[in-house]
Amino acid sequence: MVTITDLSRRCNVSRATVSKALNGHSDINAETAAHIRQVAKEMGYLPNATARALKLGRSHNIGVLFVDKTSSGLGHEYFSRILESVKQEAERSGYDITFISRDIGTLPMDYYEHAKYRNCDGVIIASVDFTDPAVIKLVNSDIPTVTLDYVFDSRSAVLSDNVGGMADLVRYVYGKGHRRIAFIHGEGTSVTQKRLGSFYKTCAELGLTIPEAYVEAATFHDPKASGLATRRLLALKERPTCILYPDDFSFIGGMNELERQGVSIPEEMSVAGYDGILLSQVLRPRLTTYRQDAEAMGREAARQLVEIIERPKEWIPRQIMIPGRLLEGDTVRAIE
Amino acid sequence: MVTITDLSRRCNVSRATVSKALNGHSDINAETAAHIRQVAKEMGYLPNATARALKLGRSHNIGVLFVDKTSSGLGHEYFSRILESVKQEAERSGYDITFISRDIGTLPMDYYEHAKYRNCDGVIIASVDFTDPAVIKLVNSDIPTVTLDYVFDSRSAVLSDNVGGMADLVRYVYGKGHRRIAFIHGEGTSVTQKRLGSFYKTCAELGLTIPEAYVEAATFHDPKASGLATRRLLALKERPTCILYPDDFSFIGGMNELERQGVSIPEEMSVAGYDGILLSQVLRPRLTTYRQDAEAMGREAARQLVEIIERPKEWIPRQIMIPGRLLEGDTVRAIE
DNA sequence: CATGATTACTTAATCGATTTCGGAAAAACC
DNA sequence: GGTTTTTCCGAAATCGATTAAGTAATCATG
Repeated sequence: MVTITDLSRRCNVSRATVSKALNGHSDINAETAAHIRQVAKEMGYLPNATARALKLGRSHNIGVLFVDKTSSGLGHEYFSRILESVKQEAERSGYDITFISRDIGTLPMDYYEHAKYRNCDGVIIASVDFTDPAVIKLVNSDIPTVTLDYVFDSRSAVLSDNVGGMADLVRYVYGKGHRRIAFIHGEGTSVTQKRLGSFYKTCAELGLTIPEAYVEAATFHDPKASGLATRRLLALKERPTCILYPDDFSFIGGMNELERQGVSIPEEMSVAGYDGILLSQVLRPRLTTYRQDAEAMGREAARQLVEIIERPKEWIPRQIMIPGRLLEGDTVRAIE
Repeated sequence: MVTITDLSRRCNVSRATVSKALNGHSDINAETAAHIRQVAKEMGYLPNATARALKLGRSHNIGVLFVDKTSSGLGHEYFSRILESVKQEAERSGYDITFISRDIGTLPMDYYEHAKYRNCDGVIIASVDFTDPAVIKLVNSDIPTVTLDYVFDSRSAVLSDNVGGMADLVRYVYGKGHRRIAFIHGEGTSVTQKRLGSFYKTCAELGLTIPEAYVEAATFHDPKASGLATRRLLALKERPTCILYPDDFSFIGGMNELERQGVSIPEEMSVAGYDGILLSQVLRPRLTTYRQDAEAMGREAARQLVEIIERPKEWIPRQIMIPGRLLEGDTVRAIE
C-alpha cells in the first residue's frame, strides 16, 4: 500500500504538506499541490480510512440496525429496498454501511457498544423491536440515530405515511361502492396502530360503521395467519365485500383460501394489499395495493443522518413523512 | 470513551501492561491481569476497533460485494438469505460486514480500491457480473476473496449444486412419468450453463431426447419473460407435459399465462420452479421446486474467508458444493 | 531600511491501540 | 555469595493520517 509517507518522499516534501495538498488547504503553493496530486494519482495513492478515522474521530461509516427475526428484516422486500437505498445515498455522501448487531465474536456487546466499537458516525434503525432496552439505550446515546417508522423524542425519524395510505385505500374502496369493508391488520407494531386508527377514522368520516367481526388480526408477512382470518371472515353471515390485507405477501394466504372456497377475485370478493412489493404487480389479477416509497425512505433516512453528523449545530430533530401511492390493480370490483 | 490510557492510570500500570493483560499475554502476573480485567469491566472499556485495525493491519471487517442491478441482488430472497447467513457466521468469528461498491463519495474507486481503503480483511462476492474487469481485479488482488456460484482459479468458491439440483428435478419429474419436459432457463450467468448442461445430460441418461423447441430462454426473476416463454411452449403442436422454470419467482409469469389459457396446474400442465423461496411454499398448489441452501452457502463462504484470513499458510483454494433439496409440492402430476 | 505581513512549508504532537526490547527484582542454582 | 534464570513490567516505537504551532524566506509598507 502506498502511504502518505511514500508520497512525501517521492515529492521531497513533508507528510504534512502532502496531507494538506490532498485536502485542499490554502497554505500550499498551487504548483506544489498540483504536483503532489499528480504523483498521488500515478502511484495509486488512497488515504487509509482507518488512520483517518482514528485521527479525526470520524469513521465515515454508518451503522444499520436491521433485526432479522422471522424474516421481518432483510427477508422482507420492503426492508431490502430501504437498505439498498440507504446504502446508495450514504455512499453518495462518502459513507459506508456496516451492520450493527449484538455480540461480535466473543465480546458480548449491546448495539450501542458495537456502534461505538466500530466508531460509527451514526446509526439507522429499522425493523426492530423499538421497546428493546438495547435499542432505547442506543437511541438515547451520544450517537446520532435516525429511526424508520417509529418516533423517539428529540430524534429524527422517517415515516411511511401509514395514516394517509390506509385512508387512501379505504376511500378508494369506498369510491368503488364498497360499504362492507373488512380489515385484517398486522400485529404488535406501532405501524399497526397507525393503520388501524386511520381505518376506523376514515370509515367514520365516510359514515361507515364497521362491525367488530370485520376487523381481524394476523401476523405481518404470514399468509397462514391471513388465510385463517380470511376463513373467519368468509364464515360470517354477512360477508364483507372487500378485504384489506396487512401486506401483499400475507394476501397470498387469503388468495388461497378464497380460491379454496371457490370465491373469485374480484367478482365475488374484492381485496387489496399493502406495500406494493414486486409480487403484487405480477400476480393476475394485479393486486390493488398501497406502495410504500421505500427508496425515498432510505434516501431521506441517510440524508437526515448525514446532516446530523456533519452539521450537529444547526440540526433539529425532524419527522419526515414519506407518502406512498395507491397502485390500482384489478382486485377491487366496482359495485353499484 | 474509556481508553487504554484511562485504564492504565486507574490501575497504576503502563498502557503496555493493560494491553497485554487484556489480550492474555503470559508475561503478566495473574493477579495484576485479573485486576485490570476487573477494572476494565467496571469502567465499561471496549477496545477501539479503529486503533486496533491501524496497528494490526487487520480490520476484522469483511466486505461483501452484492450488486443490485434490477433487483437481482438484495431484492432477491436467495441473496438476502445468503447475506444474512454470511453476517451471522462472520459475527460469530468477530467480523463485521461492510458493503463494497464503486465510488464512495467523490472519490472514484473500483471495488479493489474500496476494499483496500476500508482495510477489509477479505471480501465475499456474489451476484455480480463476474466478467466485470473491476471484479476480476479484486479477485486477483492480495485481498482474500470467496466467490459464490462462480469459480476463479486458485480462489475459494462456494457453489450451489446446480448440476445436482437440476438432475434431481429432472429425475423426479421423469419418475412421475413425464417424458415431454420443457425447460425455461435463465440467461447470462454460469449458473445457467450448469443447469442447462445438467438438464441435457440427465435427459440423455434417461434416454429422453428433448426437442429444441422445449428449451426456452428467459431472464431470471422476470415473470414477464417466463410468461412469454410459456406462451410459446403452449403454442407448440405437441405441448410438453411439464415445464421447469428458471426460478420460483419467474414461475408466477408462467402461472398467469397458464391460468389465462385455462390450463390447470397440475392437471393439464405440471410445473416446477427453482430456489425454494418462501413464496413457493405458500402458493396453492404448493410449488415443486429445488430449495437452495442459502444459509449453508453464506455460512460456508464466511467460514472459508475467515480461514483464509486467519490461517493463510495452511490454506488451499477450495470449491465447496452445497447441496439443496427437492421440495415436493403439488404441481407435478403423476402420469401413467 | 527596519518592521510587519504574507507565503509556503516543516516539526512534532496526536488519535488508541500493540509489541519489541530491555531492565529491575526476585528466585533458583552451583 | 555470586551467578544465572525467571518473572513481571515499562519505555518507546509504530501503524497512517491530520493539524497546531513554528520558521524561514519573500514581500510590502511607512
